[in-house]
Amino acid sequence: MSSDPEGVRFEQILIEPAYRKVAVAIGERILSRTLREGERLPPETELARQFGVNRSTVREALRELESGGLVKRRPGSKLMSVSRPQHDVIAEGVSRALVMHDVTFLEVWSALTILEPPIAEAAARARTAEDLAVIVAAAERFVALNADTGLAVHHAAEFFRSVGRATHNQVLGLAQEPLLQLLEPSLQVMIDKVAQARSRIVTAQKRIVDALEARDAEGARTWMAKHIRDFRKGYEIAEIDLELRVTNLRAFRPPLPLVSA
Amino acid sequence: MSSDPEGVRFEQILIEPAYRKVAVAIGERILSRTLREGERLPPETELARQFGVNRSTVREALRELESGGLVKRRPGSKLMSVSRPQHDVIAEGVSRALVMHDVTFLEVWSALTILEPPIAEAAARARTAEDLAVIVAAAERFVALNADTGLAVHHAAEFFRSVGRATHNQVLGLAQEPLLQLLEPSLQVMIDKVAQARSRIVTAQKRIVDALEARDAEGARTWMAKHIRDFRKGYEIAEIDLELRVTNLRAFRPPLPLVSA
DNA sequence: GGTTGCCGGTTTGTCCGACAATCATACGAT
DNA sequence: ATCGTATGATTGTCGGACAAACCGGCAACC
Repeated sequence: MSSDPEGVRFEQILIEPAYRKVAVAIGERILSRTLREGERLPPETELARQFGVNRSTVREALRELESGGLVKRRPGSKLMSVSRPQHDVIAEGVSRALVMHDVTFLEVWSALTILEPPIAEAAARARTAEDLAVIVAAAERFVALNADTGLAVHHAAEFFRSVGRATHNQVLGLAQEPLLQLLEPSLQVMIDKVAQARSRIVTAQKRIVDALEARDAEGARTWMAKHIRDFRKGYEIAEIDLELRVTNLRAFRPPLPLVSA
Repeated sequence: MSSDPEGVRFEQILIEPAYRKVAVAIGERILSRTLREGERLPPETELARQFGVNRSTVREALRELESGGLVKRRPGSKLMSVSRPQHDVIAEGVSRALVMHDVTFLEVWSALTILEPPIAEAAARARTAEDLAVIVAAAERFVALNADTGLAVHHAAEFFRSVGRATHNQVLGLAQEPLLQLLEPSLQVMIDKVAQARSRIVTAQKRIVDALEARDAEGARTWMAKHIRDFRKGYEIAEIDLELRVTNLRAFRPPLPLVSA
């Protein structure tokens, strides 16, 4: 306030609580691969003993690591084990951040415009036969299941995801994931209001699949671009204000239908 | 294992610990804007009373929200307050995830190839005079400070960030941030080994700035593309294996030099 | 007037100890 | 071999405790 702006300067002294120090210490071990994936952490009491802090403190640190996805509890196990953060979990954090920053549909859509066509292009180059099969399956599921709106949007997004995976570039896959998460709720509204939406999506997907199959990078890019542009048209027809804030993110998704291991 | 695959199916019963329920409950309030940005949370004892759980449980929930950036402690305050997640914090989570997934330099570089040119293009269209000034300042800082390698890479990244902000699309800004974080350590090595790297960066930045000033979207895009391609050349000259895993992410960045409030 | 010192009430950070429920494992019964 | 049971380990949650830090105000002081 009234301190002399020309006076002596001190660096801000940063005081970190113990739970954070513990979290950092364990986190560094994980990032540096001293603790390897799947390896099990010692029990909380043991950690508390080693760090010389109370178990409660260790627990707070574990919650922090847990929500960063660096450790998780394997189903049906008590001990925490080191894990690679799942993409959808990380992306959910990004989505929440974007929601809190009042991101609009227009921003999401425009980011998709930028991101998806090159992804399709890269996928056309890098896809394996297996990737293609997955993509085709996703497209077919959309055709088969688009009666139920909820499932329809899920599989429309799944189509994008499968294309993203086909690039074999994890950075791209992870970058697109929050966009898809934010797209879904609005897509649901749109697809319900616009009669021809489903069929347009089906054709676009078909064209993209054809291009990917032929390894036609240029074609994949342009058709993906069309596909995305179509979404915008759909929004306009459905009279969804593109300047509206994205919202309605389901805070915690119900676990996906999963074949028991 | 030995269960009949054709047998009766039950959905996985999900059992959530109390600390997670509390975190979700508070998180929903924040996401839905019932609790507004900057608003202060009740003290832990009060939260414990309201939720009917122990204070320790509340604390674990708070750690979870805290590491998601949804709440934070305002400097020099004890009570937690609702906050919009800072981009760099979120991006750090993404970076960690990518490191854990063994992302290679090639993947990072190739994602930059895809992302940055359209960002420059969008920036040329959307930039304000103010944005331009910030970008110019960033470029100038790189010229002035590139003797110190650490500062040089920081300001090279800062240049990208300022261009990203000029798009006025937060999604893009947040998408590029993890890439920049992962780029920095490797860039540091490269810039030290390649004599002409600094000057090439300077010229590329200058061209990009010129294009942005002239609102030349096409020029901004192509020069940004060149800029990124240059990085790859630099990597090759420095004999950095592009298939190498990205690593060496500084786990927790030292707080940026900050003018005391 | 502005700075400093002090005081009481609040709130967090950390600790300790405790207990029920669940999981892992081994062992014994069918 | 499958099942049931006993035993020990570990987590989730609880209650209570205390020092340190923060807040606001008020008195003292230069």
